[in-house]
Amino acid sequence: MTEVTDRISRRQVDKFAERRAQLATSALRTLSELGYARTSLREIAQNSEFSHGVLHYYFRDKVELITACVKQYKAECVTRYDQIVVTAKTAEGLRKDFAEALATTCREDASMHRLWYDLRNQALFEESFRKDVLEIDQTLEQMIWRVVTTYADLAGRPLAVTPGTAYGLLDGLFTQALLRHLSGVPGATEDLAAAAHQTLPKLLDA
Amino acid sequence: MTEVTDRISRRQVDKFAERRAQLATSALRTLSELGYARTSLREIAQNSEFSHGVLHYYFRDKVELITACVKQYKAECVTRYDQIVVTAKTAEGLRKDFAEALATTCREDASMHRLWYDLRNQALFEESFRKDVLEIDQTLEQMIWRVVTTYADLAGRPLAVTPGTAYGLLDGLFTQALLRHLSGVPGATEDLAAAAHQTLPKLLDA
DNA sequence: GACTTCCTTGGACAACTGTCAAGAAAAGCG
DNA sequence: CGCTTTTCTTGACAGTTGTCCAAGGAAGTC
Repeated sequence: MTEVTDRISRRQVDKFAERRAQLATSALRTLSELGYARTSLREIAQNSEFSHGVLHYYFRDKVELITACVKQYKAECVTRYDQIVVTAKTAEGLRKDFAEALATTCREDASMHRLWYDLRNQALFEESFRKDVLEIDQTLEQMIWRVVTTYADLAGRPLAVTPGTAYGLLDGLFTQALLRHLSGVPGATEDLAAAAHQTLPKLLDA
Repeated sequence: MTEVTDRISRRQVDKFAERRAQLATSALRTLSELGYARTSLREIAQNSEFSHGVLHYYFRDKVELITACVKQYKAECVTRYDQIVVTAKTAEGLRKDFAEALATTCREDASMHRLWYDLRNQALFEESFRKDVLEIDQTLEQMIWRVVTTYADLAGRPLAVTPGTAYGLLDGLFTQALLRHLSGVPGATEDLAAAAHQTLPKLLDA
């Protein structure tokens, strides 16, 4: 009996979680297009295949929906550059691949990334976002740290910076490139690749 | 006749501009506290000594008000580190003063800076903000560039990065520190000072 | 088949938004 | 003083927002 009900309730939970994810994906699309400030629940629902009422069946309130979106986005980000790390054979190869991957991300995932920065900024004002944002930020920092440590290993030189510093520096380059790219400044992503390529060895000791 | 009317109209213009500035200052206080997404014109008016209707007497619409706020903020920022540049005698002194000034700014002007980042992010979504934001961003880049070039001069070593890269790197450190500081992470501003202190010489050629 | 539980809809709600206009109040001017 | 212009307040407007709920459909169970 318990087995059956367990199986049932688990199936229900799965379906529930599945629809939550589906709605979150839909919301992410709308959010990345309009930004946090201008996105309403009705707008999210309208861009999905459901009515606006259903959002409150799957999410307690707006904050819980947005938080779910952020968490879902996290999963997408976390492994973005791991392939590069794994396949890297030389320091120079890693440096080149990483710099170009950054530029490609900036070019092709600009909308999702401006949303990430938007939500990270909301955390500066609204305490309710802070926990999740800090968690994602730390995951990104670790992702960068994997790249940087691998680069140092391949180069056979010790690292000269902390994980936080390495992440802050590279994230700053990305932020700037994103603003310029979305503003239509020509060569913004190429400049990002060049700057990242130039910065990576500076994170190492002489 | 023309002289008199000119004087009068100029006085009127001055009074007009003065009140605009006064309202913008009030709005900046509210904006820096609530963030762009949650700030309404009524809230701004309530935190000023005027009624909400007066805002539309001095500003055509919300965008014009916010833009005026941003421009006013710019004037405050632009000369922030110039004193340090002017009084610097040695590279080491400049490096130490600048790193500590960054940390102090992060500690004491956190609210204004989160607003700046908030508005800069809005520019990623709303085209109407882009022009002014890019202008301010460039001004900040130049401010950083004055610091960095002075540092290189005093150190007697050539610079290895572009103005954009230098600004991006340092701005990234600041952004990260701001998030941590506002999230209550202990030592966030001290870490910023250390990271900036460590980063400055890396911008120079060996 | 009846019955229960789950899911979804669409409408209602109060609160809030930016905007505007009519008129009061204040200031400037003859 | 009166008169005009500038400045400000107040209330109204149409639209939007997050939230909630009654109703009915869908799906699953016996």
